[in-house]
Amino acid sequence: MATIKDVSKLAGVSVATVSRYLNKNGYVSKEAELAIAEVIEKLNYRPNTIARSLAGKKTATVGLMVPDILNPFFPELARAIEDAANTYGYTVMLCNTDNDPAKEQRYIETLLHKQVDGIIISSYTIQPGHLSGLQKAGIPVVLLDNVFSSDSVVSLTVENKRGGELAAEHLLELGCRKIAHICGPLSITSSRDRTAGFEAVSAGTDWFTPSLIGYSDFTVSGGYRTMKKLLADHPDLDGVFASNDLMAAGALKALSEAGRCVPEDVKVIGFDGIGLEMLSPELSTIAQPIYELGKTAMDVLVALIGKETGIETDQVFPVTLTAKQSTVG
Amino acid sequence: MATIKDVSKLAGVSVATVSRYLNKNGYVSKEAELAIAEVIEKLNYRPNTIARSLAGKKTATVGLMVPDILNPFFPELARAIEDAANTYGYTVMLCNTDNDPAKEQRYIETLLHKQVDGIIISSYTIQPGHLSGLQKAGIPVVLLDNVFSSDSVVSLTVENKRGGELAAEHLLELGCRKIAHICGPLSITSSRDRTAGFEAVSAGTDWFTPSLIGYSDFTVSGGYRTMKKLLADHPDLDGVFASNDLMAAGALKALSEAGRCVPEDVKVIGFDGIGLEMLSPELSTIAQPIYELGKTAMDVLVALIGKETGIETDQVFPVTLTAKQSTVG
DNA sequence: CTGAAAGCGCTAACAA
DNA sequence: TTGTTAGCGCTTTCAG
Repeated sequence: MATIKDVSKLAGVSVATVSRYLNKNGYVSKEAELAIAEVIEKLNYRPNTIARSLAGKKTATVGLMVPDILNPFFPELARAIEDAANTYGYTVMLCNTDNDPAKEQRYIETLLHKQVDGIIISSYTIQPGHLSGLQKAGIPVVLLDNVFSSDSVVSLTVENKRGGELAAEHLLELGCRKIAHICGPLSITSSRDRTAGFEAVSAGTDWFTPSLIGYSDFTVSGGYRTMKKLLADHPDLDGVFASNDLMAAGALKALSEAGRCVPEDVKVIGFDGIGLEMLSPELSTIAQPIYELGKTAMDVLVALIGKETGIETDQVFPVTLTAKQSTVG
Repeated sequence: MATIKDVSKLAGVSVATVSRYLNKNGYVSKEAELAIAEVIEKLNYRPNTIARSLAGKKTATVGLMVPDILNPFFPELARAIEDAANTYGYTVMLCNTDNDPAKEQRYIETLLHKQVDGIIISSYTIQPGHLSGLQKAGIPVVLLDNVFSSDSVVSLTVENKRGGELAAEHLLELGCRKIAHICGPLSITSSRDRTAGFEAVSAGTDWFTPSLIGYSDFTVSGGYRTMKKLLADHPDLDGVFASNDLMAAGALKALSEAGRCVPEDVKVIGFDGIGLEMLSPELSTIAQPIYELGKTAMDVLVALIGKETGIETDQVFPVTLTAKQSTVG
């Protein structure tokens, strides 16, 4: 592989000039420019990114930490982030943390020593203290769905509570008079907020009773089991709001097995807006702008890396009701 | 951040000794060892991977190129690969190629200059010639689901044809007497093989006719549309084999909308074995050992990087019939 | 068993 | 506008 030295020699200039040409900073005469361009072409020269990183302290690489890429929410996010990274010339390192704090710490260490320029973290378990190493090293962080901002940490979230309200309102408007709720893990802030939104709307109604809320774990099978239980306790329920789409899908499955028609007998709505087009009936949901979240995360990270200032440290994105067959038939 | 020099100074030895200690090669006296260990601990020193890469030519990073992480097959693969990479101390760079040869080429260039130690490629479109840059640079490649091996390229595939046969046999054994087939893109080898397997079993039967084969594109909506068409042409079909699970899910949806009961009226089987637990009825499938494929890809890659010899360049993995509700109720 | 020193390929003062 | 040169932090001969 050709090096900058080879180029400089053949072009009859110094490596500094080539470097300046490469990085488009400093002065380079037209002639030198032409000569260098020609040699680069001939040698098919490409700068060695590693050497560049060592000298220049930038790797053009970012880390992406997600709980588990198997959860369909995260591929959508990853795709958006990777697309955006690509346009900026960045490469993405994928890390699955399983919400395991130890694993998270290990990955943070690894990314730190691989000198990534920034990190995007989506995690339910991460704590402010866990980021101290990054802070000290001055590595910017964008947090998704988790809020504890500081100067080099910005948080991106969605209107979870409002989403919960929207879901409840939607079902009420459609005539539901006994709505059950499948709630996600209480340890997750956004999950609690969604439930809070639901409660804010339904607590005032005459049909509401706490036993209409079933606790689950954000998985399909969890939603399925919880739906069975709710159905047993409240055979007359006519609406279900699940705090995420996977649990909603599980609920749909349980309802189908119980012989309930959706949406005729029971209307179902989820939360997230992941692509679950294989479901029949198709799932109504409170959609997050997932792609936009991912893209913005990358945009913000790049801005942070470039030491731009005036970046909002807390950005809250709107959610939108997407009515499909599971509520409106 | 502490450097190897800081450590050497405080431990009263040379950087070479520290390096030897770090890499566990060459001799280091017990005393030196102890002293170094202590200082490393005190300084919380971690070697700089970038510098290490520049000097040592190894980055402990591998590239993973997939068509689109949004397709649920690939997160499963990615997860397996990342898990395995993690145990080897490697980090994974994720690249979505969209089966776009130009994008593929660009990523190969990028990974080449980021000095990844190896690359795992899952692609329908890649051609032997596209790998010449990697070959020249001596970067090992593991190909998934695509065969054109050489010394530094190994291919991992599954028994696609056998899978097609298994699917057809399964439906026949269950009493189906008019089986339709939703075929994937003909440009994809593994897709053609699956169809070939189906044809090998069904061509000899009295009910078989070419119009029972519908051509589609490996997506849910594609499977949905093709199923509708097949249903229109052959209202009396009683079995469906789709060449992948996404199309099978689309078929399930079309059948449900057409009022056909699965598996009572029509039995459905897919191919891949991706986790589609949200479906009701649950989907029978010809399962690939996806996790094992991913793990093996990484194992083989590491072996290749370590210049191990005697690695089989073509490994074919078995598929297994997983009978669920969509065929056996 | 250990250390000095020469790089790895590139960037960034600084001097010219 | 250009070239010289000193690193970046680590590995690896090669001579003790």
